[in-house]
Amino acid sequence: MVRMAKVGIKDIAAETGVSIATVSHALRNPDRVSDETRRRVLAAAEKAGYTPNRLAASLRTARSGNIVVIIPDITDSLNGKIISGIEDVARERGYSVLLGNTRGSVKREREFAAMTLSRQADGIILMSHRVPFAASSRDLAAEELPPMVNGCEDCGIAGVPLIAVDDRKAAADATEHLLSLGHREIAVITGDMESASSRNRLEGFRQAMAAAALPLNDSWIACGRYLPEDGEKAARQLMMQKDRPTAIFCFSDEMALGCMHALKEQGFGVPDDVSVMGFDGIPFARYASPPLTTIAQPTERIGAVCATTLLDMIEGKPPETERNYLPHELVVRERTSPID
Amino acid sequence: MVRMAKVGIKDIAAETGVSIATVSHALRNPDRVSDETRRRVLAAAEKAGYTPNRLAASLRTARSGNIVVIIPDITDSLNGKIISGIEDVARERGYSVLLGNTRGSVKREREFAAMTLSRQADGIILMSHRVPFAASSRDLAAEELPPMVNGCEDCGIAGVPLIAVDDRKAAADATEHLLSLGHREIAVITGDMESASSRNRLEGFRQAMAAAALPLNDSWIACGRYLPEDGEKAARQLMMQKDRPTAIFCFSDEMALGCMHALKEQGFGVPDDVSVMGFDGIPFARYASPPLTTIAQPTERIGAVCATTLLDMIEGKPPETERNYLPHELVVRERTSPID
DNA sequence: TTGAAAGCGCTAACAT
DNA sequence: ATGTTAGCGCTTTCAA
Repeated sequence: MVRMAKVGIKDIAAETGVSIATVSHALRNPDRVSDETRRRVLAAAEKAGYTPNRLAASLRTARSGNIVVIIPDITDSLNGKIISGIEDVARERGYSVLLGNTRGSVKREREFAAMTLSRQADGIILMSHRVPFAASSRDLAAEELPPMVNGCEDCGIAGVPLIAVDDRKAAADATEHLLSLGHREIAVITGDMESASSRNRLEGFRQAMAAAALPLNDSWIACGRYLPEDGEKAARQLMMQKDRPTAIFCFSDEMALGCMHALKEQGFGVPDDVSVMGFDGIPFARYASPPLTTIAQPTERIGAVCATTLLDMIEGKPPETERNYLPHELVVRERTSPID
Repeated sequence: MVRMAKVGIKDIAAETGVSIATVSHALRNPDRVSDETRRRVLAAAEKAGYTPNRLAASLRTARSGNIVVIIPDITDSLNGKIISGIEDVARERGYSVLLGNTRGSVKREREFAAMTLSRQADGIILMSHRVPFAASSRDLAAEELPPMVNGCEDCGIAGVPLIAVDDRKAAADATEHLLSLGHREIAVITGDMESASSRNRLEGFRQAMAAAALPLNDSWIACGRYLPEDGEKAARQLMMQKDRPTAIFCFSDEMALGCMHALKEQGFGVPDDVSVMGFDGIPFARYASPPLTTIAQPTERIGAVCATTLLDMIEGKPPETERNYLPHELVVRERTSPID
């Protein structure tokens, strides 16, 4: 029954002949009223199409029942999946998700984070490497912060748990895979070097190269922001040089797709002339040609764990770890391009 | 300053030596207090790190300042962009966006729609072809409904404006493009035939074929749900038949990518043996090989118009039209595969 | 098992 | 220009 005319708890109380307190109890503490009363209250509520006003309840209990997800770009395939995972867990536990799409703006990050101050949200899932508060860092004792977890990116505040893959290890695995195919001249296209995730991946790459006793060529390190266009641009820049790499490791699948596109456009065979490797494991990676070999992140799981951890914190249960590394997976899709 | 200790309007009033009413006015009706008072109030608020409790304000004004977006799959590239467009407008106008990811579940559609009943949201952007209320359709006089707009999909209630492309026309344009390349044997992979959008596209296809005096082959109409996997499956099914089409028109880019993938896997040249055409204009379409020709929807714009229309309705301004068709665009990406 | 009553923090008449 | 006051609709002691 769709009824916009507002029927409140008072109406149900009047209808049933009990007090509003009893109605309230019948609805959320069923054991505190007699079976008979509960039955009648529920029947009356049903009949009248009564839906409790959640704003009133929230004001009273000081719990909004909302969490806000602060994320740079909901359009990104990876982020979409993560939010999806968050949403599932949140809904299941009776919370709603407020969307904080920042498009990378610090101002918006802060505006969305401020929703906890205005009591619109009980906690924050932060997928950014920046602290979304204007406070100087020493004001940020963990106890002053609202419940908050970091997803994928680390803003570096003690007490804010991080849920992510082990970027360093994952990038090392990717690099080792390329090495195992015989590649020695490997370029990388990084993400935003402000973020720890990107720095860790680069670190993993460096370690793997060093372990193979291979020199690093600084001109083979290009920088992007995870977008396909960045991959295109970086690819052109890399292949324009005198010395060309035989493989390019992109720190996101989106960049890898852009990279492959640019390479092919310039006449390079992929993977015959250059091998391309991605990172993330977005669904489209499978549909590229050739299908993209990549490091798959457990995206929905990351979202789900973020939500679970945050809701636990909100409900008073502190996280078990501050670093929760979820397993990544090397997905080899082309059986090709060992160098011979 | 991040301060979880709750400082309320009373504290600011006490600090400033005025009444709470004056504080309230200083904050939102600046003209109703003297410059001097306003200055002092703002200074005190700033200093104390005061953020008004929005739940309290919402309860009092009966306005949550939230809208809920009911959408089957936030992971879909098209939907992501649309939400992004919604979010931009909403934020700019001071509203927040609640995410209603339904994964196609009717139950969840209804749960999210019920947020207007519990006053968590002031209105609904519905991207589904189903009415998200349990009421029988004749109970659904528009005045009983919460402010609601339809995005892309039409749930068929009078008074609920639709913001979308003209699916019939768009599909006709796509078909005519294939016809202009010389194709006569054209298959389609549709979306969910429960939805008007998919039915309209099929209708547009039929009309264009009829206008070219070409017969329709029912076995060349495959059904999907807009996902890549559906495109793969349908492609196999289509090409397994004795008579094969020379072109396949997919009602979503995601299906088109899956379709191309399956075709290539089975040894068909794309576009040499079969041309594939998409619908939506998702970014990845550009990076497919060959780049996918498609009908681009103005996705962010659709989202923005949805939000604008809904917020206008919430604020008492009725929509100008019940059918707001935004222009689509034929994006030709391969200069190829005219049949000769 | 039920009810009376006191707010949650704010807004908006209405008075001054 | 500012203050007084009455709620918004609910939850939750505390008493009966």
